[in-house]
Amino acid sequence: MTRRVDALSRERIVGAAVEMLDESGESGLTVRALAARLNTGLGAIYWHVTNKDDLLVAATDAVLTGALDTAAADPADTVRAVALGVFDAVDAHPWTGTQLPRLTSQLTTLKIFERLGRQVRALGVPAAAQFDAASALLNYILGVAGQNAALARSVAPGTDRATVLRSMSATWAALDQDEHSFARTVAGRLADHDDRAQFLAGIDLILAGIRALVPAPAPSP
Amino acid sequence: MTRRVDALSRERIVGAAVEMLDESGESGLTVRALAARLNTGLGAIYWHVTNKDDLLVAATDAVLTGALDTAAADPADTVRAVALGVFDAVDAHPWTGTQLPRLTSQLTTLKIFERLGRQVRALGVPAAAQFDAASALLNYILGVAGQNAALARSVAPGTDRATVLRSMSATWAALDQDEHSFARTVAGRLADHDDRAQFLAGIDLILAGIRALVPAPAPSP
DNA sequence: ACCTGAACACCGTTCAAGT
DNA sequence: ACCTGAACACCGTTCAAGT
Repeated sequence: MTRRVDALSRERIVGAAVEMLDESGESGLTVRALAARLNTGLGAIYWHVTNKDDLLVAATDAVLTGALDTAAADPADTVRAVALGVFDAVDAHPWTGTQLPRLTSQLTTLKIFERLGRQVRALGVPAAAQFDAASALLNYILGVAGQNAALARSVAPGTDRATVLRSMSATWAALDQDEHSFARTVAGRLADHDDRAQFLAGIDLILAGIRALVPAPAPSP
Repeated sequence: MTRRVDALSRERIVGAAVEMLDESGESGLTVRALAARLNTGLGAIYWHVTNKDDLLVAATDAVLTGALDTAAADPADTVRAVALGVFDAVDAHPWTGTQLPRLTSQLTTLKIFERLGRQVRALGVPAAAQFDAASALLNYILGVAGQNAALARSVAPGTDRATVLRSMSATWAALDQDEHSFARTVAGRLADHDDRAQFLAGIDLILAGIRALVPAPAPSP
């Protein structure tokens, strides 16, 4: 029997696309380069995939869907777990930070929104406020994702974040004192702050605001 | 004297770019089309502008910087005013929602961050927590900007949002009940919800969380 | 059914040459 | 100093033709 080691398929194409995106970012993924890596022609790709956008959506979904099946006992902790799942996935695959907000990736985003919304409901937020609360969490998470993607794209793939932050911190520290008094004050903290912890701090800020929406339980007798 | 009505300049180029972006989105702006609109050659553009990215950054900054000089008496209200300024600017020029998170637009983002940070400081947040609080506000604002940009890009420029929301609402309502119970519940609200109000609700959620960070003042005697 | 690769209709950017 | 426009090195996508 012949081993079709290299049988082409949608999965193999998407997998190779993810690898190329990880290695060289969004600009590194061209259909031609993808075909070359898979040892085929251009048309072969287009047989399995509608177009480049379809490919990007599939790649984003592949990376993020796996990141979502975390859970915790507490609804608040589950929110944190889901948020961190997205954060870590975007951290490992920075190009997803740009893809996620795109409407074509809406199905992936909807999965995140659904998980967040259920926790908001479980926290006891009144029905009328659930939509706003879940949206706030989602938008914050997507915002951080976008910023991290930008940060990662600004440096050669593989550069450690400490280097980037150090240089950014130096820039901020040199800013005009009058016009940028806050940025200058914060510059010192920027160099050695923990992105992940700061991300969680933001989640906790929103969760605190959400908790304030929950009506107080009847006082115990 | 000759009226040099059409003297080329960086400002005129950036202005024309903003118009083209407004009319036909990011994909509608090509250097060739821009040259044609300004009745010049390709090279003329590149004499005044480093490259296309430079142009996009300048266009984004032009649109957003004006949106930031709002103020209010209360720090919390100023946060709301700045946030709404960004929201409305992105609403009027959806392509900025995608540009803003890019690192090349960092200077524009820094202006927003600075304004937010000052209010956080004015609110009495302890120094150690100011960075996290200002970042949370910024990331939320950028997240909403990105989502609104995606929404706007999904329809022909000029389509009113109600139409988009109605179709999205219909999609959500048709989702599988088990897998998407939250999205389905919320679908009804989606059709007629006010984006701007929801955006502000998110800001208020974060502000509520931030207020909880402020140490209580000494009790009045 | 699946794949090939030439061809099409674009891009951003450069640069010798003009005024 | 400022502008022209041909040329370069790419793109994504299509499609007749092959197996």
